[in-house]
Amino acid sequence: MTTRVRFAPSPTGYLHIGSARTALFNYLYARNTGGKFLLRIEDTDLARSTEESTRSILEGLAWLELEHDEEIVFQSDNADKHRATALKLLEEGKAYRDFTPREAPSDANVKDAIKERARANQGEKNMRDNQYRDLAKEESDAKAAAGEPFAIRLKVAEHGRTAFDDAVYGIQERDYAETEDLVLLRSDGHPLYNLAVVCDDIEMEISHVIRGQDHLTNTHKQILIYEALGVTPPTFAHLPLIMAPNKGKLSKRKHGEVVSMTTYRDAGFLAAAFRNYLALLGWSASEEQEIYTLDELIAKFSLSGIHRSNAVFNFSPDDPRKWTDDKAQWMNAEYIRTMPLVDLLPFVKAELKAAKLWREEYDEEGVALSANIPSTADLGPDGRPETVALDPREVGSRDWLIYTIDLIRQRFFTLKDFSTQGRAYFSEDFDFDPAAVAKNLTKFPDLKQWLPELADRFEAEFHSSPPYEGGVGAALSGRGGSRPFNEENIEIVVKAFTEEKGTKLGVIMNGARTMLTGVAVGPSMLSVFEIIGLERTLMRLRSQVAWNL
RNA sequence: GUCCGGUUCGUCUAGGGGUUAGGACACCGCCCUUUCACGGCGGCAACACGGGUUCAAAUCCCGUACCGGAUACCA
Repeated sequence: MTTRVRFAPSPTGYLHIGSARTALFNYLYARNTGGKFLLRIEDTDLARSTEESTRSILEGLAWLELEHDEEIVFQSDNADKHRATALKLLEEGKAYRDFTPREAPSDANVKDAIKERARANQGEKNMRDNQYRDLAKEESDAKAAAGEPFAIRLKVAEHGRTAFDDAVYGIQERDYAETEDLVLLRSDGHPLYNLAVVCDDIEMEISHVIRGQDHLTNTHKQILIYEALGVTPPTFAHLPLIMAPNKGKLSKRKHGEVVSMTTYRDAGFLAAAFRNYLALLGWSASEEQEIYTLDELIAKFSLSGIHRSNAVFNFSPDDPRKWTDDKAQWMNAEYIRTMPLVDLLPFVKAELKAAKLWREEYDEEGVALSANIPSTADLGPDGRPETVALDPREVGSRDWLIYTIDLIRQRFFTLKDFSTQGRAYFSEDFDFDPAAVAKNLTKFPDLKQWLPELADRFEAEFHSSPPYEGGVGAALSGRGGSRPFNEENIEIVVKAFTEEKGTKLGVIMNGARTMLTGVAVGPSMLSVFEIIGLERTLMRLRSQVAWNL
């Protein structure tokens, strides 16, 4: 028998981080067992469901690349079947009409009202004391025929207990006395959640129900429905919940965008990284590995690896650096700097395009951007990916792009960094980080003269022909009299210049870094000079913009 | 209130009768370095509490505390 699982969100908001993890676990289990991963939109409560929300959920799933099998099922489409099922149970005497007038739904604090009511009952309430429970069939039929509104309730037996063996929480038992005669059909004829879920799960031939632990008590109710219907229930696996830092409920109202999947997409997270992070929240393969490819997750996933205790999603709203979970951020950075360049490039391309920093020259006619990357997936002797062996000197070329990305990604955390922190590599229109300017420029007023002078020196050393009189030109390497603007040569020139000025190399280098890139961090400065290229270096060193801020 | 579940470093977790209680993130220090949020090395830091079983308990049992979930004609 093949496994059939489903992810069944109710479309009352975007894809929440907890739901996303539920979807992921269902997906992993389906793929692990060679089964089907189905999607069902639980829009039974039409008043609260929105199309917008359905779209947003689908978007989130698409971003995470959790592709579902078969057609999406909309629960509202099956309302007639649900109704028929309730009527059938009524016919069979397994349910009854409850003519008690419907209570006005308390709008504001439903949750609190319910809790209050439950507390007031002091556990003394007899769940079977409904006056219509044992009403004679004729009388019930007559009242119904007379047009009296009624809800249909399941007739739960007086004595006994429901039991099931949860794949995560083990044997769960509950005395019937704890379960009320649940409503299957509202007095307006509308089917309710528990009925709808059971009917649909049966119809969809679901073999495993993997969902949040908040459904643990619903499961007992649902089992009663399965029993009344004479259908063997599926296997249940309940997941621990994902909590806010204070161990309270994680919600949009309280915590805002951090809980929405699209936030991560928009913040430049890689789906693969976020998936990896999510997989490790409440599940582990009992080993020390942290980074898993999707295939590895699929291969290693098992219900027995799911935890029973809730996990905290850690973040501090008041600290911009920790706006979301540290580990999620680390994982994303780890992916960005170590994943095969071939896989990273399409994402960088999309980011640069969106920021209007993409140049046609980066694309080669009919060749995928990644096509000519040498085996960058191979790890170097230090366990890190090898640096790409391309010629970066033609600034703005395809080779230059790939080389540059590989260099700058080492200090990036999100895809956004390519268009923000790394903006100066791709555009003349970039901002200066005030802190960098203060630390590397204004602190050394001499640089205001020195850096343009350095530009002149570069121009003389690398441009003039014959070589610059009295310069270091003769020491520069190159073939046939050419003096390429490469790391080796740049170092010679900058060192000579520094000695001349009687200052420290760091002062010149850091000043130049800020002038060239607008920021204080980045790869080796010699590489930066090289990938910025001679022309842009001259221009930026001579620019006074940073000094006038 | 009642029912159900949970509790190992700040966080995610490994371990489930004998371990110097392991790893990751975060934090701190040192190294590398012209910078750095890369990298390398190191450090700080945990078995909720009380009983019991046992030669031996973080691990098994009971209780307490705390946390969470559920308790709708919501899903």
